Amino acid sequence: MMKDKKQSDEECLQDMRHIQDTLYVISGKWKLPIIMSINNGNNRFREIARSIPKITLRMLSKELKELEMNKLIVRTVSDGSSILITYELTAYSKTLAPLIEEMKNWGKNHKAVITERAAV
Amino acid sequence: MMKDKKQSDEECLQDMRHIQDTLYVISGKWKLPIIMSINNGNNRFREIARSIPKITLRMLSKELKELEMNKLIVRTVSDGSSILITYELTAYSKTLAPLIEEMKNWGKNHKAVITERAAV
DNA sequence: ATCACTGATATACTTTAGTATACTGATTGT
DNA sequence: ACAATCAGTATACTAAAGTATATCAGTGAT
Repeated sequence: MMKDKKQSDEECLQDMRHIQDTLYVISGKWKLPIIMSINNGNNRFREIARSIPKITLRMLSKELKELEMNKLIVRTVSDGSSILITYELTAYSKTLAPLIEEMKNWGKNHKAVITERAAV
Repeated sequence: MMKDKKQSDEECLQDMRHIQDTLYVISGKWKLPIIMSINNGNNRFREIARSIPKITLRMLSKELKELEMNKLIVRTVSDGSSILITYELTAYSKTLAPLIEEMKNWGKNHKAVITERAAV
C-alpha cells in the first residue's frame, strides 16, 4: 500500500505550513537588517535606527515587536538615574544561524546561475 | 588590525543581499505550493491549478513565469496532434532541498518554542 | 529657559501582493 | 452545432506591506 515511498497529503500540507511559518518570521524588508544590527553591537532603539539607513521609526518599532514575540530578541528596561532600554539577541536566535548561512550560500550561487551566459 | 574576527560592513551587506535574494525566490503565497504540486506529478497548467485550492489562474501564470526565470522549472511546448505544454522541475531546483528541509525543521521547532507555556 | 536626545506612537499616505471575474482562440468531444 | 477543455490574458479591484511626517513626555546639557 505504498506507505513510505510517498508522504500523505496531510503530512505534506503540514510541512508546508512549517516552511511558511519560518519564512514569515524572517521575511520583510527589515527583519534581517535589524538582527544583524543588534548582532553588531547596536542595542538601543535610536542606535539601531541610525545604523540602518532608510528605516523609519515606525517600521523599527513594529519589527522589534514581532522579533520579540518570536523570541529572537529581548527588550530590557533598566531603571537607573534615567530609564534605559536595551535590545539583545536571545540564545534561541542563534538557532537561525544554519538557515541563514544556507540562504546566504544558496543566494550567492543562485546569482551566478542566473547571470551565467548560456553556452551555445 | 582585527581582520578576521569581524567582517567588513561591505561583506556583511553583500551577505544580506544574497539572503534577501534567496528569500525573494521562494517567498510569496504560492511559490512553494506550486513547486510541491509539480513535484507531486502535476505537469500541466490546469492540472497544477486544480491541485492547489484557491489559487487563481492569474497568480499561477505569474508565479510560473517567475519560477521559470529563476530556473527552478522548465516550460516545454511539444507539438503533437495538438499542442501540449508541460512544466517540470529542473535538476537545479533540487539544490533548494536542504534549505527547505532546514526551514521545515526550524518552523516545526519554532511552533513548539512559541507555544510552550512559560514555567513559573 | 531652551534645545536636543531618549523611546517611541499616531495618522495618513503610497506601493506591492494578491483576488475576482470575465474573456480569448484553438481543439476535442457529443 | 454546441459544450467543454486547453493555456492562458485583461481589467479592475482589495488587502497587506512599507513610507512620510508630526507628535509625545521625560531627561540632560548649555
